[in-house]
Amino acid sequence: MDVSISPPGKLDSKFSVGSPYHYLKKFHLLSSLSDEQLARVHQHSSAIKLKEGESLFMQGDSVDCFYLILTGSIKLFRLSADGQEKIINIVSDKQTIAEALMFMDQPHYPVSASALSQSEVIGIDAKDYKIMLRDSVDTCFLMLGDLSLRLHALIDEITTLSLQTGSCRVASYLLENAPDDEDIFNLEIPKGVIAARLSIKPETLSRILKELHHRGIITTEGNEITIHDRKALMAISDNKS
Amino acid sequence: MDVSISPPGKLDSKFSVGSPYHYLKKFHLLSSLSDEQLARVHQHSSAIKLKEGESLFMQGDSVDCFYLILTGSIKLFRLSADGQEKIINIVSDKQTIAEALMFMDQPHYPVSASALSQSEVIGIDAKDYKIMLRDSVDTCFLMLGDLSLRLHALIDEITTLSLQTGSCRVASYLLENAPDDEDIFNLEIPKGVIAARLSIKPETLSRILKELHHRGIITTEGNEITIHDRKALMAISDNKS
DNA sequence: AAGGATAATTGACATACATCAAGTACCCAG
DNA sequence: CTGGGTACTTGATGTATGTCAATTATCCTT
Repeated sequence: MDVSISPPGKLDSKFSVGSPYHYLKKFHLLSSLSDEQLARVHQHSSAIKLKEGESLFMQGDSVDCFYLILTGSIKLFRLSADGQEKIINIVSDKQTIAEALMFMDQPHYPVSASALSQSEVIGIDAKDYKIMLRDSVDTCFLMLGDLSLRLHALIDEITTLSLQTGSCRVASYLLENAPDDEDIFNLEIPKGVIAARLSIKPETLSRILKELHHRGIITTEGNEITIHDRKALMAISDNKS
Repeated sequence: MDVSISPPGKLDSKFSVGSPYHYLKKFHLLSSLSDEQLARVHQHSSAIKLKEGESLFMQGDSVDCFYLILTGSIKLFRLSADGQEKIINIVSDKQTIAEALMFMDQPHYPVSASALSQSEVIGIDAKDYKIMLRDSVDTCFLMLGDLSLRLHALIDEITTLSLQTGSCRVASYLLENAPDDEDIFNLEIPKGVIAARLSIKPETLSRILKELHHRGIITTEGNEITIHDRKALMAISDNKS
């Protein structure tokens, strides 16, 4: 773990637009806090810059911060005993990490986190934030809503993992990551990482993409994907074939 | 959906011991509520009796209640398009279902729920409870802690599903369900249900158990399991073999 | 621009698990 | 006790995906 931590305030010039701590208001999870509360959050925060590949925290570390992501993207992952990696989620801009953990008894991060690309992150002291939350039921409710959504997403993922094939997941991934109005787009993430996210091996991802290519559904050229038949992709992602 | 719903209070005689609504206090999630609040919860609740196999709610139904389980056990599951079932969780005594959903915008149950055995359940009006929660930050915190734990459990499950084999999961299941001090015990749940819980087919479960038998690690006789070699089971569950 | 590491692809093969089909054990209603 | 349904087991076979190894493409550094 080799991250640069700036004193709070260092990133201000870049992110505060208008009222002080305005940049914090960009985060849904903080949107119900008063200006005083935001100031307090600001005081207990530190700016962190991560280079690509750098680690933010490791699974098992005890929790003293939660994180707001300003720029870049962070992968949350687990490693198995024999070194295999499963990416639980990839989070980026304006999202938060680990904000729920502070409500556990002896919180330890359940996953590891490291930067997929150069990233700017704000770490917020969990203990202080928790105390502050006692005065903002609204924010508690926001967090509960948030967690509920995540729970949903995880349940979806479990269903997908147990009930669907790799091809389904690849098709879904392509559909989710393609712009709505454009059939040609770039995969912003290395294929190996996508594979880990989809719980398949890079070799398998390669073959599935090739197969889709053969069937005339997509074209691949490096990171560039062209979707020729959205309907077919949707059918595959729905397990029809 | 064919459940019997009693007016609130019908189950009281059985469960209230000492102070009124004491039975509600058994639930961790309600433990921080005042007596007045408990009374209010009680007023907005209804007792539900389910026979084995009866449905409590279906995936997609809109949420107006969350549930406390008094007795019995409930399976939470998803069905795929082609009718396959994946059991997300099996919940029983003193646990709660769906309490987080009320914080979502347009809540719909993300799973279906039905009784594995005869069960008594209390349904609590979500809307009213949510209003009440505004006056109990402590309870909000309890819920956040709870949700966090669940998030953890789901992440564990995802890791297990993507990184481990069926045998690992069976071994883990046996270890988790065996009493600490006794090597011989009964599976309380039909093997087919266990299989769905572990995301394998009944045939595969059968074969894995047979294999463990062959290797002298366990003995099976109907629902009765005898563990001969805990160490070996642990090794398998840790993916060592 | 060159070279070396890293990532992606491809092929041959292995394997875990599902599927299909048949048989057996079990449990409950009459 | 008996019959019939359900759950469980077992075998034969198929398939998706992993593994290993070799090749090619891509990116980054100097």
